[in-house]
Parts: sequence; structure tokens; C-alpha cells
Amino acid sequence: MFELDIRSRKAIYEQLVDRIKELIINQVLQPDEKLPSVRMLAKQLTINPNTIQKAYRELEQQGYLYSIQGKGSFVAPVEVMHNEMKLNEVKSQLLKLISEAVYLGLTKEDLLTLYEEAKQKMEGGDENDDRDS
Amino acid sequence: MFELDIRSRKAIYEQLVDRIKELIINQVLQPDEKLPSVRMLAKQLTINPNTIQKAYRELEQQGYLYSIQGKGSFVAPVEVMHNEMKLNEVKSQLLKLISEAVYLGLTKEDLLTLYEEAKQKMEGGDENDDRDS
Amino acid sequence: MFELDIRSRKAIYEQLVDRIKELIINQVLQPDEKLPSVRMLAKQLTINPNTIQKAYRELEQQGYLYSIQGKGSFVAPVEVMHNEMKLNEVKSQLLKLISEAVYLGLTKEDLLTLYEEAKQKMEGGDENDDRDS
Amino acid sequence: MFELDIRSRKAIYEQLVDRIKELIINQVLQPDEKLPSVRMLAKQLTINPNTIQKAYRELEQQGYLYSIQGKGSFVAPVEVMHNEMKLNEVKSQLLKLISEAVYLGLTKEDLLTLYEEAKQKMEGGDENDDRDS
DNA sequence: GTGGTCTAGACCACG
DNA sequence: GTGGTCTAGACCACA
Repeated sequence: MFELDIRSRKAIYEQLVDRIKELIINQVLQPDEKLPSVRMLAKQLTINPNTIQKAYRELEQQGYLYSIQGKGSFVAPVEVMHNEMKLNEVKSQLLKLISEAVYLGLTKEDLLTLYEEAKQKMEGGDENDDRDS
Repeated sequence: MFELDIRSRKAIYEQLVDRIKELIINQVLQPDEKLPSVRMLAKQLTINPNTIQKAYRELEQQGYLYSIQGKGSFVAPVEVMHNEMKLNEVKSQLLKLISEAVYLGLTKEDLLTLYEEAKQKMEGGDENDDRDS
Repeated sequence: MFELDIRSRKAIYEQLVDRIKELIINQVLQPDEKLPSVRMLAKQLTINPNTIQKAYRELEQQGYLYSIQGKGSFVAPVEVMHNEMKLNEVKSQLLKLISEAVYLGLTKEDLLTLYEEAKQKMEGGDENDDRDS
Repeated sequence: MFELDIRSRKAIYEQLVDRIKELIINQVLQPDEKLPSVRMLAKQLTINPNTIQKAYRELEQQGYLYSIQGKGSFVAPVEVMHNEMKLNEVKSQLLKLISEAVYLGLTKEDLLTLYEEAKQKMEGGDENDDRDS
């Protein structure tokens, strides 16, 4: 579930951040669900606990997790207010990436296909799904 | 034209890569156009020539530039064949980014707006083309 | 009345300390008024009694509460003598915080507004006093 | 200049953060001025480089510093736009602290005295000062 | 030489 | 048992 590539150029803690963020976005990890403890996960992945902690801390700063002393780390519920700033950041990144993709031949249809794909993955993780949103 | 933010967290050579890539994508830099020499640009930006070189090498590897010994570096024309691999990479990045954006509240309309924006910038850079694509 | 945020980074006992201090300052809790027993409050808030005890002990040390064996904990009346030391501590904290706020753009008017706001809340909590101080 | 109390309950990196923030606010450290390198400062204070790095990183996240790979860490210039959010946070903290201080006997005059004191320290650090602002 | 990352351990605060 | 802090080292990427 949290497998990572030790040989990758990308820093281990960054891989973890990306992977966990993905699990949250696709609702595999539900709001307020507890994540593995720093030490447990460290043992399981055979990496240093500090590395896990750094990833958790980063996710906390980005608003995806919250952690409680002596209890553990948990998935943060989405809060619309706080996200507007983040959405604008992501939009700016998207504009750049879409530009590059279009330059390389991406069509509007391709883009919409990707959108549907993203949607589908998110609904797939939601067990209480009522079919279409 | 190549101004960069010395205070940014992003490495200077990366900023250069992104900036030049952007200029190529928006067709400000046309195919086969010559880029400034490493030394000239280094002097102009008052940074280390090695940094410029690293950026040019990176762009060459990504297929955006080609260089000729003793002549300089030039913008590579888009080649459809070679791009399919890159398009798939970018598509994969896009899927991740779109997923995150949707999680944060992006709508399909937002996405199409971004698409049109990207298109427009590319056409705007093309001075010899007033027609719609 | 004592609701606390389980997701907060701040330790639970600290949240309790702050909340009770606030209630005392705003005169919602009057001098010599009895606070809920450790066990009752623990049951009501569904947290560990030790946590309540730690908060009460902390407030006692800070001079906001006094406790009587077998009777419970009570709000301490303000004593001018004992407060001079604390006032100086708080003044020192205030100086730091005001400096930071001014650095971030706080004006003298903003500060006076905050002062009036603080005053108002304290008078608002005093149900038997409609006059100005 | 960066002396810290190793016996204090407060974490070393937090002491560093507070101290450096203070130096920036009082303009002892000027915008774009370089801070001691992580290793130099670690050697000077005889503490672990990681602890310094944690402090620098925290200050960077709070917007007081920016750091550049291979160059060092520098004081960030104040940007009014980005600070409004922070100002509101600090205002909220101020309201609480002023309430407590008033409860302990702080007068409006005391508060204004503290304000002037804060102002004075900030101007004192400004070498190009034109007397009053 | 600089910051950034990682490891392998230790101790503390919290509940 | 949990996260948070700190130490004492090591290696890498950047300029």
C-alpha cells in the first residue's frame, strides 16, 4: 500500500507525501482515519522513523493530515475555505502542464478523458457511492 | 526575457529550463532559432556559466533543444513520433494534478477555461498566424 | 462550555487551561465559584481524568484557581499584590507580540480597537454591571 | 547575538526561531542579509546542525527567511500582501493576551507605552532612520 | 562551501 | 505507545 522506490531520484519522504496524498484524494484513506504510526510504518518500510515523520509533517503543513501528541496522525477533512488559496496554486501548475501537453499534441478530448478518469478514481474509493455525482 | 527569481526555492537551472521551455511552447522562440551562447547569457544574468550549461543540457535531453559543436544551441522542431512517449508522461502527470485539483474543488468548466487559456497563449506567440486553429 | 478541539496541535490540557482562563477573565466564572469535579468533567468531555487534573494544577500554579482537599477547585479572586509579577511577565510577552504585529502592519488604531474589544468582552460577562468602568 | 538557554523548557529550535524573528523585526538583521550558515552557527552554538536547519526551515515557512541551495539563508523582505493573513492571526493572539493583561491590571496607558517601546526598538535598528515615521 | 536528505540511535511530553 | 525533539554522523545536489 505504501510501497516506494528506494532507487528513485526523488527523495523518499517526497515519495511518501505523494503516495499518501494520492490515497487521500482517491478516498482510499477516509477523513479522520488513522494512519500507521511513525515507528510502525518505519519498521514496515525498513526506513528511518525520522523520514516518515518528515513526510507526515509535510502533509500536515499542506493540510492533508493532522496529528495529535500521543495519539497518532489522521486524515484531515477537506475544508473549502482554506483550499481556495491552494486551488489557485494548483490551477497555475495545471496551466503550465496543460500548455506543455498541448504543445506535445494533447487534444481537448484527451483532457476531458483525463478529467473523467480522475473523477472515476475518486468515486471508486467512496464506498457509499450513489452512482453519479 | 530570461529574468529569474534569485530568491526562489527552485534551483536556478530549473528556473531556466522552465522559462525556456515556456518560451518554446508559446512559440516566442521559433524552431531552429539560436539561443544565446552560454557565456553571453551567464554574463547577462550574472550567474555561473555552468548553471546555464546544465539547463541547456537538460533541455536537450528533454528534446526541446539541439546543439551543434562550435555553433550553439537551437530550438528543436516538434516531431510527432518522438513526442508520443513524452505525451504519455505528461498525461500521467496531468492525471495526478487534475485529481488533486478536483479534490480541492476544480470543476470541469475550470479545466476547460485553463485549456482555452493555454491555447490562446500559444497562438498569441505566433506572430504570423491570425487565424483560429 | 468547555468544548475543545480534538484535532488541534495544542495539547488538550493546554486547551483546557486557556479556555478556563478565558472564562475567568471574561468573568463568566466568578471568584470563588466552584469548577466541575475532575471526574465529572472527564466523563463529560470523554477524556482522561489525568488530563483535567493537569489543567487544574497548572491553573492553580498560575494563580487562577485554588483547591480545597475534598471540596474541589474554585476560581481565585484577583489579588493586586500577587499580580504585579504576573503583569510584568504578560507585559513582556505583549511587547514581543506587539512588535511582531507592528512589523506585519498593525497600527496604533488597530491596537486600541483590540483594547476596547477586550474591555467589552469582560464587561459583557459581568451580568450585574451595566455601567461603564 | 544568538545566545540561547540550553536548560529552558522551550525547544532549542524554537528559541532560535524566536530570537531570529526578534532580530528581523527590530531590523538588526536587514532584508536580504545573509544569516550564518547552518554549520557555522551549529559550531558556534555547539549544537547539532539539524537543529539550526529546523529553525531556519520554520522561519522560511513563516515567511521571515528564504534559503537558496548552495548560497545560504537570507532575511526575506516584508511583503504587505502576504502578511494580511498573518496579521489576523497575530491580532487574535493579541486580543487574548491583552484581555489577560487587562484582567491583571493593565491600563490603556500601559498598552500605549508598550506600543511606543516596540516602535522605538524597530527604529533603533534602522540605521538610515529619519527620526519619526 | 552551501543547504537538503537520510540513518541510527536517545530522551521527553502526552494521554 | 504515540509524536516531538535532539545528537552525531554521512552523502548528495547546487553554484
